[in-house]
Amino acid sequence: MILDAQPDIEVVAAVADGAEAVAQARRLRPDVCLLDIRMPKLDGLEVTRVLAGPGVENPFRVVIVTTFDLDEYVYGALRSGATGFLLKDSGPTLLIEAVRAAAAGDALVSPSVTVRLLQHVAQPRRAPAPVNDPLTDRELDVVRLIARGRTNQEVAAELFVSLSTVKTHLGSIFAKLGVRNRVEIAAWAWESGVVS
Amino acid sequence: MILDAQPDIEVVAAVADGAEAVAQARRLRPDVCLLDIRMPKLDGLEVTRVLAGPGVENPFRVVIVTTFDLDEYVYGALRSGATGFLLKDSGPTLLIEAVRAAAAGDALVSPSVTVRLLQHVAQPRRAPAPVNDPLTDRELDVVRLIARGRTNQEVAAELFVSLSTVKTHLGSIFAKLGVRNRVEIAAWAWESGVVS
DNA sequence: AACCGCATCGGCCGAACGGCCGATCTCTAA
DNA sequence: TTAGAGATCGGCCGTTCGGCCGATGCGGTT
Repeated sequence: MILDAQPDIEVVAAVADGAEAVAQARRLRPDVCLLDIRMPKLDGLEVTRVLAGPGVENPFRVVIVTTFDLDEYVYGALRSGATGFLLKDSGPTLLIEAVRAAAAGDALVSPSVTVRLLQHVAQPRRAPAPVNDPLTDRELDVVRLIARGRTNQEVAAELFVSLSTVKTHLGSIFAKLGVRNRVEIAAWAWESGVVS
Repeated sequence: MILDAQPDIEVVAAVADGAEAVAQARRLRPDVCLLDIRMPKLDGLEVTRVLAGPGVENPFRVVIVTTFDLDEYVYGALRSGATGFLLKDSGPTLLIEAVRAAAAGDALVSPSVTVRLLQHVAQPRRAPAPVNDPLTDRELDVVRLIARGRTNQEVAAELFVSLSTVKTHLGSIFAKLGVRNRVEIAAWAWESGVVS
């Protein structure tokens, strides 16, 4: 009712379970599919994988609507190919905006879920960081290349410096991070978000 | 005007530059601060770091509003402590919802920005996976330890096998993943989610 | 019984790595 | 002006890595 009241939105079908959702979606080819996580026969995440998962040629735009905001559902849904994740307490405004966003190829996620996503995305500042002794910009350059699997020779070539310089920087990095080999540098880089 | 028309929102100040934004925010202690990226004197990201950056004791809720949706601005803003990121073409509805979400401690990000964030967050499934030749369980054991920075000797000790066995497994892993050194194994492990 | 994938082990060797020493140059701050 | 931090470079040396050969045993499948 909420959606159908919008002039730019038309509800073309409403189904009772996941299997029917897949069937009707393929028949009607709607611009957007609204799915609940909890559905009979086929799970909402399963349906998402079928309709929009990796490897699907003409993926549907899927918005997950659910009352459960557990992290495992969120990540599972987004990994399955969902372009939206709404909690049922989000109110009609966000529901409408989520559908419009999905139709445009964008994604709207519930604010209470987004705030947790951002903690994992943009705030990877963590404990093993060199709090007492931060890395210099140049050392970070070396870290980023090391973390991608470059050898010292390749790092030297890409930074236009000599092999000795790279090894010197590496020594400083080892001391500052308190690690013993380049793979631990890579692990630190991935954990702290220096590379992604 | 848009915000003040809402019954649950009151605009308490409007400033002309970043320095004034910091001063007024500290004086009025608003529930939410709306900041533009482009501001005289103090950059919007600078203001965000001062008001909501890591290490601030009573952080403000900051929503960035801008016309520029470059990735560097988005990540910079969110890393600086912003709890929202809106493009100016988002329409009044999302602006209002973003303020409400920020006041509640949540975060609303423009759908067109969110869709790019999700690609980096929830889609770490990537090409270099061994599609044609999956790793065995034992090889995955080795991969996990290597990715954490263990030397071959340490891997051997933790798996109760000899150094030769570890090196043999490593050879297989190199061939299957198509990589040339252990750091690339670590990078693959972090990207594909084998370790986290 | 024969085959094959997997795990296990050994030896050899060149290349890469990492530690340790010292050195010069530039820029900034005291 | 002096002191310090950062970036740059070189040499030496022991350890680790990674490639390449081979080998054994074990559990499945044909």
